[in-house]
Amino acid sequence: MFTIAHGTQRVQDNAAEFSVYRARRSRGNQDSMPKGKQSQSVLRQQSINTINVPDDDGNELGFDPHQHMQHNDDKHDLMEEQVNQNRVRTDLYFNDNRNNMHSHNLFDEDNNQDLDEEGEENLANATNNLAGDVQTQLNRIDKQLRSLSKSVQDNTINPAITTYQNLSNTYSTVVPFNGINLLNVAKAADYKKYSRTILQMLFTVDELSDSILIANPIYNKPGLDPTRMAKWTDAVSARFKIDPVRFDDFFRTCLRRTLAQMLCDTRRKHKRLMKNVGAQRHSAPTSAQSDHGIVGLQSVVSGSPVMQAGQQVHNRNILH
DNA sequence: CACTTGCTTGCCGAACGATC
DNA sequence: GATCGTTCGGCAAGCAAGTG
Repeated sequence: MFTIAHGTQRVQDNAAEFSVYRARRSRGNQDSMPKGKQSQSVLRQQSINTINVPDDDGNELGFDPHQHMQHNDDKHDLMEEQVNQNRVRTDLYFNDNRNNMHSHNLFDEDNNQDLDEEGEENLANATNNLAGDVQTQLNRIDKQLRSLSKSVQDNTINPAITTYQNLSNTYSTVVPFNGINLLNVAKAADYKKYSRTILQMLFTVDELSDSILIANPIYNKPGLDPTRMAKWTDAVSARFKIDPVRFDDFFRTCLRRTLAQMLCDTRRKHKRLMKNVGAQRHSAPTSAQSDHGIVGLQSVVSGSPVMQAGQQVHNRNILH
C-alpha cells in the first residue's frame, strides 16, 4: 500500500519536477512547451551519446533509439553498437582512401596511356564496394530511424512514466472493487486516462464534486476517501508498474494536475446541472415532473455507461 | 451508404487568488 | 517564490441527425 503525499507536506525540492510536469501536459496529447521540453531532453541525451563517437564525417546518426532505457543491458548494447559503428566507419574510411588513391593513380596513368582492362575492373570493383558500404550504412540509419520512431511514439503515449517504473517489482494482478478487477475495466494505455477512469469508478459524482484530491486543512472541502484512494493507488501502480518508492513523485508530477482538473470539471458540470434542474423546477413545479427531472439527473450524475441513446440526448440538453 | 453539419463532452493551457 | 485549487476558454474527438 502506498501513501500519497499529504497536502500539508509541501515538498520544496519538487519545484523542478512540477514545472516539468506543467510543461509536459499537453493534448494530443502532448503539451506544447512540455513537449518541446521533452523533445529537447531526449535530443540532448542523444547528442551526448553522440559525443563519444569520434565522428569526423558528420553524416552518421549517432543516437541509439533505446538509449533512454535504464537497463544495463541496453547500456552495454549501446556501447557495443558504438564500437561497431566506429569499426565500420574506420573500414569505410580506409577503403575510401584506398579507392581514392587507386583512382588517382589511374588518372595519372591516363595522362599517358589508356586504361587497361585490369584498371577498369578495379575501378568497377571499388565502385561496387563503395556502393555496398553506402547501402549498408543507409540500411543501418533506416533501422535506427524506425526504432527511434517507435520510441518516440511510445514516449508520446506515456512520456514521463519510465522514470517511475520498476519492472522487477511484483505487483498485484487483481485489484477488486465491487466484484470487478480494476486492472481489467479500463483498457486505456494512457496512464492519465486510466487514472481518471478508475477514480470515476471509485467515487460518485457527488463525492468528486464535494472533495478535493488530497485532504488539506487549509481548504474547507475534505479529501477523497483514503481507503478508496489507496485502492486507486494500487490499481494505477500495478497497471503501470510504478515503483512504490516513487509513487508519490509520480503522483505529484504526472497525475495531480490532471486529476485536480477533473475534480474541478466535475464540480463545474455538477453545479451547472443543479442550476438547470432548479430552473426546470421553477418552470414546471409539479411534483411528478420534478421527480422525473431528478431521476434523469441522477442517471447523468451516476455516469452510467449503459444509457439509452434518447436518454443521452435528453440529458445533454439538460446539461447545456 | 458516405459525407457533412451541429452539438456535446472531456481534456488541457493559461491565468488568477490563497496560502505558506 | 512555490504550491495548490479554481475558473475560463480553446480544441479535438465523438455522436446523432440531416442530406445527396
